Amino acid sequence: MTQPKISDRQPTGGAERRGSASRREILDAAARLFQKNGYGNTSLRELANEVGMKAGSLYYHFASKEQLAIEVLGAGVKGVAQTVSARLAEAGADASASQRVSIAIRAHLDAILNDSGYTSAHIRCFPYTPAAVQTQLRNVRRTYEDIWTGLIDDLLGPQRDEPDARYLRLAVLGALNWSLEWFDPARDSAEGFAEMVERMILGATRSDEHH
Amino acid sequence: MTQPKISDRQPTGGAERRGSASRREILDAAARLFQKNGYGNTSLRELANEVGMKAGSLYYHFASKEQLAIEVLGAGVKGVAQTVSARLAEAGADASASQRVSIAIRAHLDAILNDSGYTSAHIRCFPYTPAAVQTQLRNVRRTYEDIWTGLIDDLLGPQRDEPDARYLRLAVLGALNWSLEWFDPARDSAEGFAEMVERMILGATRSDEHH
DNA sequence: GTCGATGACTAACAGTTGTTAGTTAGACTA
DNA sequence: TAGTCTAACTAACAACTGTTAGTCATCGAC
Repeated sequence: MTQPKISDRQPTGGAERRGSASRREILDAAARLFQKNGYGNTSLRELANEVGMKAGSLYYHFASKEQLAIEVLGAGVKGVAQTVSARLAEAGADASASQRVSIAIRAHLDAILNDSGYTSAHIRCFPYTPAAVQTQLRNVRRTYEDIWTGLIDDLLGPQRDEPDARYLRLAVLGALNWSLEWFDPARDSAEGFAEMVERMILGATRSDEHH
Repeated sequence: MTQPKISDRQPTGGAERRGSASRREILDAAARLFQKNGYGNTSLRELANEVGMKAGSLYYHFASKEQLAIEVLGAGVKGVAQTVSARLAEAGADASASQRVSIAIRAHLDAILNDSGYTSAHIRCFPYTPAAVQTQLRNVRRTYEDIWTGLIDDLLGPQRDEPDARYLRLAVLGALNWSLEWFDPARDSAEGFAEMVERMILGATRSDEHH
C-alpha cells in the first residue's frame, strides 16, 4: 500500500537519454499552460497533473518554478530566433532588404501561431514573470532583438533616423505579437495578416518623401 | 448580529456619494497595481495596504475581487473610448478619414501612456482575468472596438476587403497596445511613435495599387 | 442625548501555493 | 548478488489567498 503501481508508465522512447523524455513532457506541458493561463495562474500541481505526476516530483527535474519558467521561456525565444534565422539563410545573401523583412514577418508569425507554444508562452508571460526570470532571459531576448534591428536598419538604409528605426521595429513586433490575443485559426489567415503587416512596414518606409 | 445588512448596496450609479472618496482611492490603487503586477499577482492585502486599510475592509466597498476588477477594467475601456470620441468630436465633421485616424492614434496612445492607469490596466490584465470578468466586459469592449472599425472602414473606403480591414485595425491596435511593454518616457517620444504608426497605416492603405 | 448608518477594524476560515524531506520500486553496473 | 542511480512517490511545511463574521468608533438627524 505504500506505493501504487507506477510500473506501467514507460513512455520512454529510445532515442533520447533515458530520463529526458518526461523532462521534455513537463516542459511541453508547462509551455501550454503558461501560454494559456499565464505564469502566475499556473500552479505546479496543475502542471504535474497534466503529465501524470505529483507536484513534488517536478523538483526532481527542476530546481524551482522560476527555473522551469526560465527554461520554457528561454526555449521560446531561441525557437523563434532559430526559425527566423533559418528562413533568412534559406533565402540566400542576394535577397533584398524588403524581401528579408517579409520573410522574417512570416517566420515570426509562424513561430507564435503554429509552433509548440514555447514562443507564445514567452510572449504572453514574460512581462508578468518574477524579476529573477526576466534577468536571466535578458541576453537571449537581446539576441533575437538584434536580428530585427539589423533587418530594419537594412530596410531603412544608411540615412535612417535612430528613434524611427526603433519605433518601426517595435510597432511591427507589437502588431505581430498582439495576434496572440485575437487570432482565430477558424476565422483568420496568417498569410493574410502577414501581407497586411508587410504592406504597413513597406508603406511606412516608402513614404519618407513627404517628410 | 449588530451589523446591518450591507448586502443591498448599489454600485454607486449616480453622482459622488459621501463615502466615495476612499472607494475612488481603492479603484485608483487597484488600477496601478493591476497595471504593474497583473490581476493574479495583485493580492487584496497588498491593495488594502496601499490605501491604508486591511484586506477585509475592501469588502465594504466591493463584493469581490472579480467585481473590483470589472469596475477597474470597465472604467479603463470607457476612459479610452471617451478620450478618443472627444478628440474626434473636437475635430469636427469635416475632418478627413486619415485625419480622424491620426487623431485616434494619438488619443489612444495618450490614454494608455499618460492617463490614470485604468486603460493600461485593462490592456495588460484582461487576457489573464477570470472568465466571469471577461464576460462582463464584452459589451464595453465591443463598443470601443466599433469606433475603430468605423474609422478604418472610412479610411479604406467602400471597395475595401473585409478581412483586410480587420487585420489593419488589429495590427494598429496591437502596435499601440504593445507600447506598454517597452515605452520609456525618459527615452521615447509618444508623438514620435504616433507619427510612425500613422505613417504605417496610411502607407498600407495608399499602396493598394500593387495588388 | 439617543439612534442608525457609515466605514473601518480584528480574527479567523478553508483552500491553495511553492517547496522540502524522506521513502521506495525498478533498472543498470560492478 | 550487492550496490548505486533514476524517477517517481507521500506527507507535510509555512506562507499566502479570497472571503466572511462580528465588533466598534464616529457623526449627522431626530
